[in-house]
This record gives sequence, C-alpha cells and structure tokens, in this order.
Amino acid sequence: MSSLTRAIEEYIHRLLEEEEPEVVSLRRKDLAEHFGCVPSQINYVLRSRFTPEKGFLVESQRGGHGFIRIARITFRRPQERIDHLEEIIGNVISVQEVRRLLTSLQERGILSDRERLLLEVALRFQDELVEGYFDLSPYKRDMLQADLLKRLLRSLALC
Amino acid sequence: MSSLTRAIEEYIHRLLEEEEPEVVSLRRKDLAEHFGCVPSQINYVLRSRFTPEKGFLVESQRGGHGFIRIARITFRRPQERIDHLEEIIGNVISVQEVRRLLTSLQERGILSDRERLLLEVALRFQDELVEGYFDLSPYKRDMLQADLLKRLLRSLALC
DNA sequence: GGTTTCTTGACGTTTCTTGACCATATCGCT
DNA sequence: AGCGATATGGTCAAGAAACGTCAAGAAACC
Repeated sequence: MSSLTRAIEEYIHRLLEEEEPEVVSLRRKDLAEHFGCVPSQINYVLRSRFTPEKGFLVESQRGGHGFIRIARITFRRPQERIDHLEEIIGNVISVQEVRRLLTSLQERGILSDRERLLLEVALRFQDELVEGYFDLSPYKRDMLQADLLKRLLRSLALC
Repeated sequence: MSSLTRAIEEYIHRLLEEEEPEVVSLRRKDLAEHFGCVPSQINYVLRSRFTPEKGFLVESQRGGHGFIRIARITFRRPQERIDHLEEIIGNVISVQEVRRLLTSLQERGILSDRERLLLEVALRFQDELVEGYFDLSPYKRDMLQADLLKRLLRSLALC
C-alpha cells in the first residue's frame, strides 16, 4: 500500500535518469491513466516534488499536442548554485523549510550525513540561544536562522 | 517504573542495529499501538532520545502515508572512547584550546576540510551575533563559543 | 520537598487523493 | 482569417489520513 504520489515521483525520477539531456516530456493524461488516477494528481506530484528548491524546472502547454516538460537545474559555476540557494532561502526561513531543504540537499549528494548533522546541531544551538537566552520573537529567530543557514551553505558551495 | 520511554527507545535501537544502512522507517500510530500508548508518546521518545546532538537524524511526514524515519549517523563507539572524548572536550574552556583540538583532528583525518569549515563558520557567526546584537562580555562570548563547539564535536562523536 | 522526567489527551497542521469546473492551444472547416 | 470543436493541461476545495504541539498531572529522582 505504497503511496501513489511517491510512485509517480519515482517513475519520473527514473525517466530523468534514463534521458540524456536530463529533460523529460510527458502527457499528463497518459501518466494519470498509467497510474489509474485523476490527472490533477500529476499536478500535485509536480507541485510538491519537482520544485526549484529541489532542483527542477517544469514547463507545460495546454491544448492539442500539449505536454509537460521536466528538467533538472544544472549549475555551471559554484556562484550560480550559491545564488540559487540564497534565493530559495530568502530572508526568513522556518524550521520546517530548513528541514526540507537540508533533506533535499542530502538526497542530491550536496551534503554528507555528517555535514547535515553539523548543520542541524548548529541551527538548534543558535535557536536555543536566541530563544532561551535572549528571548527574541519567532520571526526574528527565523531571520537569524536564514542568515546562519545561508552563511554555512555558502561556505560549502565554495569547496 | 518509567519503563515505557526506555522500552520504546530500546526497541528503536534494536531496529537500527538490524538495518544495514542504519535507517528505519516506521508508523507512529503502529508503534504506539504496539506499546499500547498514545501516539504523542513516540514524539517524546524521539525528542528526548534521538536528537542530532546524539548523532541521530529524524525526519517525518504527516498526512496520508505519513512516516517517521530515523537515521543513526555517528558510529557506535565503546564507552571508554566516549568517556575519553568527554574528558578532552569537557575541560576545554577557551576558543583557542578548541581551535587546537580542531586542527589536530583535521590533521589526523578525523575531520574533513568541509566539516572544519562548517565549524569555523558557525563559530564566527555566533560570535558576531552575540557581539553585535547582544553586547555580551568577551568572556561570555568565549564561553558560548566553547559550548557550541563542544556540542558540535560531541554530535560527531569524534576522537 | 523540590526538580526533572514521563504520560496522556485535546486540539492543530500538513499531506494526499479525488472531482468538479476553468483555461488555452491546435485543427479543420468555411 | 475566423470560428467552433476537440484536446489538453490548470486550479481549487473538500475530506481523509497521518503526524505535531502543548499543557496538565503523575511518577521518579535527589
């Protein structure tokens, strides 16, 4: 009784691995039929799993010969990756968003297990400090968290 | 007899030991049923026993087909080595001393370049934060840095 | 006896699935 | 070229299925 969303996600990932230019094109209706679900389920999978934060771009076109095209974002220079990360993190980031981002980076092999652990501990420590010691508002805490995260990830992107 | 929490903790530890890549995935509801307790008890066990500081990463997802995944990152180490680690970092007070320890760990190949970088950046960031925002005395700042570094090193169970 | 840790349960939030209804691109016919 | 028909894909909301949070009281610890 595995999840439908996960099955579709894995299917698309497999397609991407096979394709050479790391782009796949597919029909929403066909894919939905293949999995025996409503077409809008495909949109849900794309919206939740193939986001820019996870390193994907999705384009589509309606009408006759319509299509959905999914591409991996690739970075030529480290600076591009840094810019992308900073854009995603923004000025404020919640604990949950941090989790998701780190999980994604780990899955993509950008972060090792131990590096992730260090990031988690550093973020937790700062959060404890800022909450317990200095009693800042949750919003301020999320701001400081974004700052720390950006700083840490930027340092890694450079080596 | 506060055995419930311990029983659940041991159960999860046993699962982790069986697994090859030390990761287990479980259903909160099932586990709670298995132990005849409320589901939130599982959260308590995870929060208190499977923290990043202790070398674990916990991820979860809500909603249909939700799950809780627990990964053990740091190696199992004999108690004497853990004691040894405690002995070394427990006595560290100044940032200088911790720096020396870091360099030594790095030279011995126990800490990677990237990991060292993360530690340095986290350290510097916290110091700037504490100095600029909260205006603590240099002595206090030094202590907080040492605390952070000790926490990070412990999480990796290095030594 | 006071403090920390544990246990429970009420209430909150997120994720997934489905379906009705909306928007738009292409084609074929005038 | 214009226009309707057809073929796609998009959005949104509702309901169900998990998991999370928080606070109060009990138990254990010192």
